[in-house]
Amino acid sequence: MPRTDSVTDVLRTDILAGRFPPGDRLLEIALTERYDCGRAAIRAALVELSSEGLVEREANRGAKVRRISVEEAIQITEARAALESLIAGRAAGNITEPHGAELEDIIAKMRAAVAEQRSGDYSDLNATFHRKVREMSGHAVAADMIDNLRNRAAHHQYRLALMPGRPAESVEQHAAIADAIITGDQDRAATAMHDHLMSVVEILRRWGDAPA
Amino acid sequence: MPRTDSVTDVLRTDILAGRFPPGDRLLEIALTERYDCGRAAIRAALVELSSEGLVEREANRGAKVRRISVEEAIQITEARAALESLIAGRAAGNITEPHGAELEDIIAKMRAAVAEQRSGDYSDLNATFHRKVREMSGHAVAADMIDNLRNRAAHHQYRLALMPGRPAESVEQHAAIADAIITGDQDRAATAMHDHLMSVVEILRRWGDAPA
DNA sequence: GCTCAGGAGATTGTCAGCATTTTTGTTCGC
DNA sequence: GCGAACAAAAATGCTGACAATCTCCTGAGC
Repeated sequence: MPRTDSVTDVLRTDILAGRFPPGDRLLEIALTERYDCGRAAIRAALVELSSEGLVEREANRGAKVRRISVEEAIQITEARAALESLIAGRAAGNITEPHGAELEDIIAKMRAAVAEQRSGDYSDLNATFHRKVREMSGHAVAADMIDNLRNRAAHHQYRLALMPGRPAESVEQHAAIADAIITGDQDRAATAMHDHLMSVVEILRRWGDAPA
Repeated sequence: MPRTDSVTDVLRTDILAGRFPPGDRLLEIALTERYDCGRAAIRAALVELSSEGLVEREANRGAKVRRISVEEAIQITEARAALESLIAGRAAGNITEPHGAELEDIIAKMRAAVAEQRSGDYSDLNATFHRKVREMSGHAVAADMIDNLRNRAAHHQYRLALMPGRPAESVEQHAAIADAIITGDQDRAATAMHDHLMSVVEILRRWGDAPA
């Protein structure tokens, strides 16, 4: 049984969950004990995660969890804005009745989560919404890249959901995107998605000036 | 001396140069002889190139050079259009006199290459132009992703340059992009870049209907 | 007190070999 | 003649050991 793939997945999950803080050294031997596998599997995982941008590798000096600066998080979100507005337009072009109903359902759950201040649930719904749009777009290439970009900036995104007032603002932006997609209005869907992510950039930029 | 990185680079270059045709099996032992290194280095290279999308790996079944369908090439170019228009706008925002002169120089050389039907040189200048724009943008995240996208669709791009009349059309699109960037007009630069790449998509789409 | 050479320890890079899996080729039965 | 089971070959997955490299600490010299 080739364990190497599953090790990559588990390590990725652990990094994204913050179980390895940014800057932490990832010693191969320590990881072999943690995941009960050989160094070969760990090495393959580190190479893979390195090209995903989650891990930083230096020759003969080992691997560290990559630290994403606010400046880089801004660039990541800008790139996402470009790609997600593309697929939002496609999703609007491919809209069907059942898919539209799913989007509306997610929006309703988001509103409920915001009203009850369940910020963890809101984050999950946020991810679900964007994933659904990606699926609907049928644009596999852009969807993969967006998935990676989301992972890379995951830490900063998490802080966003804790900002007072932000979820309420965000949910209405999502509602606007959903409405445009359901209507089949490609241009408006693309613009709404772009505006949504650029508002995230705006907040990150304020953090950059006065970091929390 | 860690050879593994250089092996990755050489293998990538060989694949991009078409020395391994799409679909070719990449046997680890054969590659160790070709590049005079151990299997560990080859494996690391294959893992890396796999996550770059150049190589396809299946558990226990080895690696193959990934075959990029016309449909996928279209998606790749669409994603590039989204990202390159972003950085073209940034480049326009960062324009300086010496950088502008460099762009004009590249355009002049492109016109010469087209006039003398040196399609190989034209392809190189094309790559140089886009690389220059990426540098000027200062947007490292988008630049990296574009670099990867270009590699993945390299084979199709190459066919484009051999199309009669295409270089002449393409060089004027590049001139329009350069003019907008030099003028510092961010919106026009983004639009011109987007139009340029969408004209590539249009050609690919025609190929998809009636493959060569 | 400071700088720099040297060495010990820790960590990654590489290799050779074995285990496991897939594929191919062959033989047997119908 | 055809299909299924079985065996041999090929290729990848993985492990352990060794080599190369880097880091950090010590101590001598100035």
